[in-house]
Amino acid sequence: MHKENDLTKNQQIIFDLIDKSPEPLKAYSILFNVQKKGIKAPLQVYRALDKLVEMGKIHKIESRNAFIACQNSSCQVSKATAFSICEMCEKITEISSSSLSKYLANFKDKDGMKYSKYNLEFFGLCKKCR
Amino acid sequence: MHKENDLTKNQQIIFDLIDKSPEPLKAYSILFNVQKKGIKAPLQVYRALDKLVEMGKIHKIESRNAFIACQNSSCQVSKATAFSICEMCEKITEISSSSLSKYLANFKDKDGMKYSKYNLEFFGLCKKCR
DNA sequence: AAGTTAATGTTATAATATAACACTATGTAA
DNA sequence: TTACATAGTGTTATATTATAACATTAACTT
Ligand SMILES: [Zn+2]
Ligand SMILES: [Zn+2]
Ligand SMILES: [Zn+2]
Ligand SMILES: [Zn+2]
Repeated sequence: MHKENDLTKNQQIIFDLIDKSPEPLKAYSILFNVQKKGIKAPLQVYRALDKLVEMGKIHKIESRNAFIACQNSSCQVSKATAFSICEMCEKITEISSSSLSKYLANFKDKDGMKYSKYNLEFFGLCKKCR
Repeated sequence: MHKENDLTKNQQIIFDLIDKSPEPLKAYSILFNVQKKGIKAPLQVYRALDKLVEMGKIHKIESRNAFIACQNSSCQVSKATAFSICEMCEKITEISSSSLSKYLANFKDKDGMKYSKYNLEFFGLCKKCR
């Protein structure tokens, strides 16, 4: 029987690394960190990252080309993500606000179109850096 | 006297190209297109792009590494941008909705923090592709 | 067991972006 | 007008991010 959320070996290694990291990780920094576990080539990393993103276990911070573990279980279905990014210290936090997600999921553009998939990145200074 | 919004030669060439384009342009496609005008190296393109983004004349579509002319004059101050992206045909439109921009500018995260700078990318199917 | 699909390993290469340094143009102020 | 400061340019080299192509192996389905 197929378990929907079982990770393969490479996926698990890479997910564990990202999940433990206090900050988003870049693909080649992931590669460097997992070479001792036998993952030698960029493609092995990118393939695992693609799947993990697809599953919603991690998200890509597009403006930083970096990957962060999902901090909020609902993204596994929605692919609707929001982050705050500190422009001083680069601290990145996933925002989990039901009012925000409701507002965005119900937002209609001028053609009346709604979008269930989106990515929002807020920029500013975090608590410490203010 | 310094005119705040005068573009330099390279900036003007590159802005004109992007502004005329019906679709977002990537840096190396820009480079290819302006080589006949004497812009020969990636850095010349990236430097102009950086300035144009800073001025708000163009925006970067982060999930596509592509650049689009601002379709809405207010961004020149705010750096608060929103786009809809068709996942079928890649048509990209800048969203100009005062209710959306008000909502996002007033959004407070769980620390009570507000953000005047953000980038939002909606994904779905455009009118034609539905 | 045979067929199918998903994941892996590997080499090579494409696409995106920046570092460093010398030089030029433009604006400001003695 | 000369000196100074600042912003933009040209150029070469290189760093960083991501994918193509192909052979192989593992896992699931019938
Ligand atoms: Zn999430
Ligand atoms: Zn900070
Ligand atoms: Zn704009
Ligand atoms: Zn479309």
